[in-house]
Amino acid sequence: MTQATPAKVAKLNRVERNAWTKQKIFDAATKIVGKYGYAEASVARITEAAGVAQGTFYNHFENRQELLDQLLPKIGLDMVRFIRERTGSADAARQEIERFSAFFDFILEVPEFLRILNEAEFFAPIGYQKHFDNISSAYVRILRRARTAGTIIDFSDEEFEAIVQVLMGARCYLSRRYSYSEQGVTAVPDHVISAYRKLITRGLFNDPGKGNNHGR
Amino acid sequence: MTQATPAKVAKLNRVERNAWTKQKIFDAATKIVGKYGYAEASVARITEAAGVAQGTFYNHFENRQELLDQLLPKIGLDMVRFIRERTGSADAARQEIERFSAFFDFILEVPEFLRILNEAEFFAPIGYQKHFDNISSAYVRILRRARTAGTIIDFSDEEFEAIVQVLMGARCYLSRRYSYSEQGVTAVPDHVISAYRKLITRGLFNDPGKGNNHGR
Amino acid sequence: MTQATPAKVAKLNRVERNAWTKQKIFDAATKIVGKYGYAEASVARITEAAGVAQGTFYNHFENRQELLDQLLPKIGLDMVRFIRERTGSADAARQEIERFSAFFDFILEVPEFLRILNEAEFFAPIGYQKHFDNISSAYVRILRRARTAGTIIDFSDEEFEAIVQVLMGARCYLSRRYSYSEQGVTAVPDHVISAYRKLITRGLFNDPGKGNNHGR
Amino acid sequence: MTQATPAKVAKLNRVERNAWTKQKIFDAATKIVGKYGYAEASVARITEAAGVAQGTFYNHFENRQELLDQLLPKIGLDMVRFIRERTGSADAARQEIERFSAFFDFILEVPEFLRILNEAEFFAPIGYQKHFDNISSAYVRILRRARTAGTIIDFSDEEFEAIVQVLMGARCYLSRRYSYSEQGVTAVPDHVISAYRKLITRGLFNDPGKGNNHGR
DNA sequence: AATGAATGAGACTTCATTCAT
DNA sequence: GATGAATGAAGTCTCATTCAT
Repeated sequence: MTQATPAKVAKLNRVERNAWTKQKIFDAATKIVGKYGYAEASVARITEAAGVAQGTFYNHFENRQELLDQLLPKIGLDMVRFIRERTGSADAARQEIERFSAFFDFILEVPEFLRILNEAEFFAPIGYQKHFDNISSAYVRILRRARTAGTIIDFSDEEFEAIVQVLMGARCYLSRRYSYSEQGVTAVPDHVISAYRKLITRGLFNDPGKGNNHGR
Repeated sequence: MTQATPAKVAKLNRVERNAWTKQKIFDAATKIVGKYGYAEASVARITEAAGVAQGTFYNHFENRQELLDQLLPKIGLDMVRFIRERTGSADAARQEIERFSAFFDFILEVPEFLRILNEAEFFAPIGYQKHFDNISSAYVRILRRARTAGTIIDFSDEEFEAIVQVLMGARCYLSRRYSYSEQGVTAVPDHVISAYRKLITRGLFNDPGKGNNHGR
Repeated sequence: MTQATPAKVAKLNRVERNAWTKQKIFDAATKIVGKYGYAEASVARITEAAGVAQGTFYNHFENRQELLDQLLPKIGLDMVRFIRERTGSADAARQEIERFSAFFDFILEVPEFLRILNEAEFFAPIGYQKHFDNISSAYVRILRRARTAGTIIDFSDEEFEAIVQVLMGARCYLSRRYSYSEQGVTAVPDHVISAYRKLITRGLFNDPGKGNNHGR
Repeated sequence: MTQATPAKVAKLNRVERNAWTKQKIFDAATKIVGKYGYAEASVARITEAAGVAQGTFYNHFENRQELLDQLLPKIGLDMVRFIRERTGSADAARQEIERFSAFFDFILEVPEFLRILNEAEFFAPIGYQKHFDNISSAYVRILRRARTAGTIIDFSDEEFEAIVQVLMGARCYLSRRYSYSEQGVTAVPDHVISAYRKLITRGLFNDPGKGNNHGR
């Protein structure tokens, strides 16, 4: 996403020019997939948006799929960085809320991300897998650390894995429901955050056979 | 999925014959999308599997998309019925666990469902929306009833809507992760169920500033 | 090569119409390959010449290669029939001359044959193999029969196989040299026939260590 | 095929360097066409094998075709030299057998030759013509000399031309049939040689109306 | 002279949809 | 209503050649 200005381009040497062309294609693809989805991201459309010939595409990528599969992992790293920067050193539960909020902030920042992420499973499965492994392994580590610190108890490693799926599924579905809108991407309402906080700090239901465990 | 026998077919009148042809197409589409996904479900392939000519397709459906968009809502109703039958009258939390388990049982029963559901968002968005609205409104009603009954407290209607997204996202991601396998569909491991139960009954984290609220 | 007249076409039923379309494509391909070679015979060009859409091509042939591979075997059968009709019941040597002459007459009759045959080895290898096997096995049978009849002696079966290659190679090279011309196909000069006759009836060289064995 | 060593290359002056680059391209093309055929010999592939940039190609050859057309004539000269060295001073018939055998020996020595020769007619027609003219004029001279010496009689000049086509066609077809194999090039069986010898020394058929003219 | 990225025409093939029978 | 051949737009990818560096 770092479009050089024409002024800069004139001075580029061959290697830089090459990298710049690849970046142009990459950026064009990001924009198109983000806006219209993978299915609409034909090579013709991407190269036209990038301002290069169709043949040029194949100087930089083996084939269409290769590019598509690079989209999510790359932008996914940006997301991880973004979220990490916004995670403080408070208690584990609050940190998770921060991560959760930061996820939706990132979507606002990079509106293409949503479609690129959501459709990837079916249109860029390799990239999806890569991204997913990145995220979930990091996530499991976080949960384990919390367990060691005593802020999570009574969850096994296997259960953590399942929990991570739940948390990621939650983000996915919530972002679909609340971040999309007719024209672009919108901030997520507060009650989404609060619902999430309540769920992960006390669960949804009263522990049966027991009094109220909330509101204290 | 109600294939009549040839013997029966011979006796059908015009209207029934017509309905039967449409059903054949429908069933073929279900099978193909369930097995190979929407992308592979070309009209040629569907009609071939249904044993009718390509042109016949357009006597029963406006176009390919119309059929695809009908797939999920129809099978979704089957799912709702299936789950309802397996939900007892125990306390609300236990009922939710039963629904959760029944969801995965349904996947085992109707292996096509998984792909039809998961890919629908991108390949059959209208059908997806319809299914989603069906499910989530029913779900919100359930949660409200639980609130009235006192088994859920301190969640607003808006928060319920968000919670429903979380619960559905959880099912989606968990099913992708645990139900798929090389050849067909497998049962979900127990630790997935237990992780889900823990999450919705007590949350993930200790309530900060408070003692341990688990393991009692 | 049996183009129906428009008048006839109007009356065709579906099956005949279908066959006719396939024939149109086939004929167009024959013409194009015969005139410009396999390399120029793109599907676009063939279908344009046939007066059908490109997609129609794939209703009748799996792919481009399949059609190309059918070209030579089909026209090859025409050739065999043509030659057989022109082979009398004289002695074996004269019959071979008749076949040889008839080959060149066939080229005059079906000018496309030459290119279709010559280029097939590289552009339609499967068709080439089929044609080649057809021809050479028939040819070997002829030679064996002549040996049984006593008009050929002292050649083994294996040597026959080699001889067949020589005779076919001779036709190929001679046709290239003498039948082509700027504009179309020409008859082969008499001295080619006579040279061939001399070669196969007495050989090229005097039997060494012996007197003259010719001219008697 | 004369690769200089790196040590030598360092010392080359501009002209020699230039020639060496051209030679590298030439050798690479020979190898590729010999192994995979003209159709696979893209400029990209040739230059990659030669270890030079694509653009470099066009500093040494007008275009792809020009190089392809030079391949056969050059290697053809090697063949002529090779055969000449292996032709003794025995009688004319035996010399022809020697040439015939030497042709197949050359194929063994330079395995690239077979494809370069066989495909040239269609992929390098100019080069093919050049090679062909080289060979056939030399061949006609040989036959004439034999006629002068009395070892060939009763063939006119025009008939010689036709005979040369036959002899070359024989080599071509026989080499295709007997020299190719799955992996590389193989020696030609003895019965091929003997069949050829019989054909050119006594013909194929008994002179009709006469007794047996063989085996004396 | 060498480089190698850029070009763009053109190749094959797929497929939703139409329509005459 | 059923048929299935015909359509043609659109997709991916290849490759000879050019040209600025």
